[in-house]
Formats: sequence, C-alpha cells, structure tokens
Amino acid sequence: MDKADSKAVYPIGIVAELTGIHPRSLRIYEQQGLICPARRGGKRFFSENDLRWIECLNFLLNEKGLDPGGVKELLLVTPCWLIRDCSEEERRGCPAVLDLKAPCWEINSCCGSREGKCHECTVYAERTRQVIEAMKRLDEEPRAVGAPLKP
DNA sequence: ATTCTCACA
DNA sequence: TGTGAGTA
Repeated sequence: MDKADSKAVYPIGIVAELTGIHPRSLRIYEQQGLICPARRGGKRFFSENDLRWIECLNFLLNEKGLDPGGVKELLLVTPCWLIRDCSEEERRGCPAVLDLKAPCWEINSCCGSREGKCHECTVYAERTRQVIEAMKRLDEEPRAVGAPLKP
C-alpha cells in the first residue's frame, strides 16, 4: 500500500463515473457511516483506497445482499482501540469506545483523529482493508468460510 | 463547471 | 434511487 493511495484526490463526480455509482448513493453511504471521504472546502474528495473500498462496498450491498447495517457490523468487528493500541487511559472517556454501534469516524471527536481528520485515521484504513481482504479470500476460497470440518 | 443540501416523486 | 431547485 502506497502513501499515494491514501491521498484524497478524486471529487465525487469522478468517483461516480469510475464506479458507476450515483453521487446520491455515495452521499448516502457517507451518511450511513459506510464511507468517510475527506472534506476540503465543503467538498468531498476520495482516495485510491476509498475507491477500492467503495467497490467492495458495492459488492457487499448489491451482489452479496447485505444491508447497510450488516456492512456496518463488518466494519465494527475489530475495536478501534485495538487497532490503535490505545492505552487504558486513552480508552477512558473516549466516546468511540462507549458506543459500539457506530464506527469511530461517525463520532464527533474520537481519540486521535481531530475533526475532519477521520479520513486519514488508521482505524478507517485498517477496517476497510480488512473487509476487502476478507472478501478477496472469500472470492478465492469460497469454502474456507463455513466449510464443515472433516471427521 | 461542479458540488452542496434539501425536498419530492 | 434519481432528479431538480437554489447555493456556494
């Protein structure tokens, strides 16, 4: 993963063109906490990593038949404090730790990411990357998950 | 020219 | 989900 891949350079119109997803849908995904584009001057900008995640998200939603809540659960399986290796003190009083129903980037001011910086946070990058990798594995080895154990 | 939010079908 | 109004 290149540093350039996390640079938010694509405006929403380009992303819509590249992915075939309506700008309206992209904005709704953001409202639902499924994506977290950068914001500059009120405008959304997406990175290469965002593009990969958005395509994965589209697969989960439209091919796999998950609903937005289901995808959110996937994003929440790894606690943010585990990804960030937060100290007990950091965890104390962190709003994201207390609210297990929402990804930390949906929360106003979580631990390390100051306002508007969630797009660059390792938690967002790591969680989306994990789901992408899991889907890749599922694609290569469809039986790896849920296959019965041999007697 | 492009994106923003909000409202509406 | 997509479109149109009115902005910025």
